[in-house]
Amino acid sequence: MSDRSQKRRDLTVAEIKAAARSLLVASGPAGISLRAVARDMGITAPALYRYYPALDSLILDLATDLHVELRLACEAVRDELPADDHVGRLIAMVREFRRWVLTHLSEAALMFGPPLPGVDEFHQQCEDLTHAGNQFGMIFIEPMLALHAQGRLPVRDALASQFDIPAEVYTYFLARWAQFYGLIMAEAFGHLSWAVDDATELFEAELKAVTESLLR
Amino acid sequence: MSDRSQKRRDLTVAEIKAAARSLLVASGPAGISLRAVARDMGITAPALYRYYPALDSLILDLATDLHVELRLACEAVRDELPADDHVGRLIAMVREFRRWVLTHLSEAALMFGPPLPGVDEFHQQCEDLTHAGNQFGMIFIEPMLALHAQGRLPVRDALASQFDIPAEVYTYFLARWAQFYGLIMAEAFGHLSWAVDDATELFEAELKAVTESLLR
DNA sequence: TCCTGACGTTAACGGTGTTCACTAATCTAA
DNA sequence: TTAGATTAGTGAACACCGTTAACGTCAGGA
Repeated sequence: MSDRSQKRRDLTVAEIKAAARSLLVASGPAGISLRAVARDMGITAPALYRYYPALDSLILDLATDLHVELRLACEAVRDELPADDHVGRLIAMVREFRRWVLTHLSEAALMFGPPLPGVDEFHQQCEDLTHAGNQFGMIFIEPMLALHAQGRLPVRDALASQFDIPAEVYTYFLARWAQFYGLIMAEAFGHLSWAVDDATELFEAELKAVTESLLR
Repeated sequence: MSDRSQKRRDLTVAEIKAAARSLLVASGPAGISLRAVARDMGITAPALYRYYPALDSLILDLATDLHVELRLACEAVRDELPADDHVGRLIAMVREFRRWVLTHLSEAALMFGPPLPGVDEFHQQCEDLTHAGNQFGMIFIEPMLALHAQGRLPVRDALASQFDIPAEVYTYFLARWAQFYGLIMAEAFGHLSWAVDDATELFEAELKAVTESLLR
């Protein structure tokens, strides 16, 4: 395959993903259909099989892109703060995480909702996505590592770490991750609306409590 | 309509929901289809419109039933403990919440995942479900009210309460709700598997930390 | 007894993912 | 330059899906 046709191919793939993205935004994860993508591109549906073996693959690819996009958004706000303000950078990234999710509800549903067809199938397919998810998680672990080095991380019982990360940091990260993942997704999926109109206060209170629990 | 035919009608509705439930378990939320339900019942799909105006209504009804089932499961383990052991009852219910979700992944995806078609549509439809969700939340609020009466609830800044509940209890409940909703759903949806093989340790550590933070 | 209403049917419309056979164009190599 | 191989795309078809409409059929109540 020549470079020229490879470029052209990459361009088509990008166009497919763009069309799928706009369908996702307009109609939610279930609104993504090969026929609609093809229609928007002025093409027939079977042609898309030259680029993706199935609809699932396209959705998976899209999810990977979205993870990268979210990570870049968080890194952007992080980099506006001094490199040694680890707490401030963490807070900014968590706030941006929430802001991005709340302004990209459809995308968040795809990324953080339950796996679509069968639970097992998704796990087998998403090794690439795991990598993108890994990178996203890592931007939160980094400041925690720095805080740990300064002895400022309040650690409880440490779990066995699966990565090349001190067990205390790993444990602390998992607890915070689950806490804010849950808070943000509950709000985004509407599972908090029965209890509270605007979850901002709750979110900020949690953030404040975590911040204050950091030793200085 | 006579009582006899009403009974017959209720029986058919129950059969429809049972078929839908088994499809949900077998193939996930997306596996629920009117045609498959009808096929399993030895009937044609349009006949189902005598009982539900659309597929969404059936799914909504199913979700309501599931909320009730989950609440009853939690209440069952709660009632095995002394009525004055509020902390113990809370722990037992949270553990049962997690156990039920992990053993009913498809049901949990339907109940706690992102709303299926459009976010707004779901909110308008789910007033009954809100009620069932309300009842579910209430079983956790009750022990907290009891603990609060004993002055054992560690309260921070209190949010404005939307219910006939002391603001401190309301605030504490929301924080714990989001924390464990998030932890359990992250695990159930596989969004923790990149970081940890078995989240039991993490879950129990969080539970222990919360328990120990309760004043006595 | 009639007849009304509930229950179920078949047929159809438009939508979906996916496969297959085929054409047209483009790129590669002798 | 020309012949062959690869690629992109098409159209028809299959098997699903939700939903609507028109049509039977049968039990219950006046």
